[in-house]
Amino acid sequence: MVKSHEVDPTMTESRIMEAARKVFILHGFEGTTMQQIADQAGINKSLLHYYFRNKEKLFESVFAFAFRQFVPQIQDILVSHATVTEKIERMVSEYMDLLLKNEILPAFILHEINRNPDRLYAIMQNTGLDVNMFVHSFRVEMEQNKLRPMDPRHLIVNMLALCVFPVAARPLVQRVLFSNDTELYNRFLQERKKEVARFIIQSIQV
Amino acid sequence: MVKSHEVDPTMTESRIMEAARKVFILHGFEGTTMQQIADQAGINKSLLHYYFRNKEKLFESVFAFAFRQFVPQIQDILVSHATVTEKIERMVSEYMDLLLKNEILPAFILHEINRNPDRLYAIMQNTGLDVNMFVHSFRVEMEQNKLRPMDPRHLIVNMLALCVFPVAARPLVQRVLFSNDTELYNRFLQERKKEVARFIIQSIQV
DNA sequence: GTCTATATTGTGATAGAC
DNA sequence: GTCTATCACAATATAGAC
Repeated sequence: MVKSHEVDPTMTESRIMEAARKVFILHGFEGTTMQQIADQAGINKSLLHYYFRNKEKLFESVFAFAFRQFVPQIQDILVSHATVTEKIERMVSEYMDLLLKNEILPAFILHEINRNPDRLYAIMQNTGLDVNMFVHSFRVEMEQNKLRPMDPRHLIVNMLALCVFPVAARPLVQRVLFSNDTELYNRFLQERKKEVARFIIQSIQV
Repeated sequence: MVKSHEVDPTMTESRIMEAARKVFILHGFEGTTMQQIADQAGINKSLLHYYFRNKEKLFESVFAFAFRQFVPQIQDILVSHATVTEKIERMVSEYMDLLLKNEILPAFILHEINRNPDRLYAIMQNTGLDVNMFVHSFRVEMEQNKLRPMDPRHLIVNMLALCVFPVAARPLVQRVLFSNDTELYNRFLQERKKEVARFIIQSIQV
């Protein structure tokens, strides 16, 4: 039933998505042209409009996909029955690995959520991200006098900040503090995992 | 000697700069059109090319100006003869004030240095930013056994991360942790000054 | 120094053949 | 489902009048 000149449509659609993902993440929404994406996917411009109605829709698909990449792995750790200290160690280490494997994503996401914050509304609903889980288990341990009393939201923001910033600001930091030596900065980021975990854990101990 | 229809050229040039600064910082290089800048400045498109040769040159002027805004105030603190602890407290407080007065700048700078890291080369040479000053005074105190032995570069990155990230990622953090309540998040950021200083200082004590 | 008019190219998007 | 051809418009940039 399938003629020889036909190709699995799912194949083409995913190729477009992958191509769009690469180009959008690298250059942002405004910095990307439909032509660039078509070239990257090895197909014609018109096909982009056939599968995704317009540039905006295509971008939304890509952005939602990229955004969700960062959620589930954290979620797994959050719902585990480990202590807060153990959770922090795992989260910092795994999250920094994830960031280093997707170096350009942080700056991309930061830029796009500032360009159009409303986009978050649609996406956040589907992620099912539940920070309350973490906040709750922190409060439990806190009340048992095992942890210093503090607003858990500072803890969360600190963790994100210490992991995300060094990657998002790499061009600047690597240049100012490491003579723009990429290999040197990579080693710094690796040893940083222990450093950040220590820093965070120390901040919640009495 | 000045005819009535003539206007101080310096006046026009600075008006263009101010207009370009607003629009570029808000929408980024690719997201900004020369028409938008001309409208914002209340002049004609052609005048932009008269004063600055092209869009790229105009952007470079704006970016260099915006970037340098964040340097001198830190510099003053770095060269002072205060102890490291005092320097940290002042830096965190004053830097977060600076960031909050220019909320959109961090995401803008992060995006643009990733889009074109080479731009930093030209700018960094003129800033005269000397991190060695801070690193040195930290090493001195460290050797006197007053401070925990650690790589000062972690300290610097931590400080920057904890201050910059909550501002650059406001749309996301405010939405997830503060039900998108701007006033609530502002208070959180204010009380955060003390928190961050405490975190940092605690991390360098033996 | 400032404007109008225009050149030139690039862009997102659609129509229609196959 | 995929392509070619093309539209309609927007973008940067320049020429030239005043």
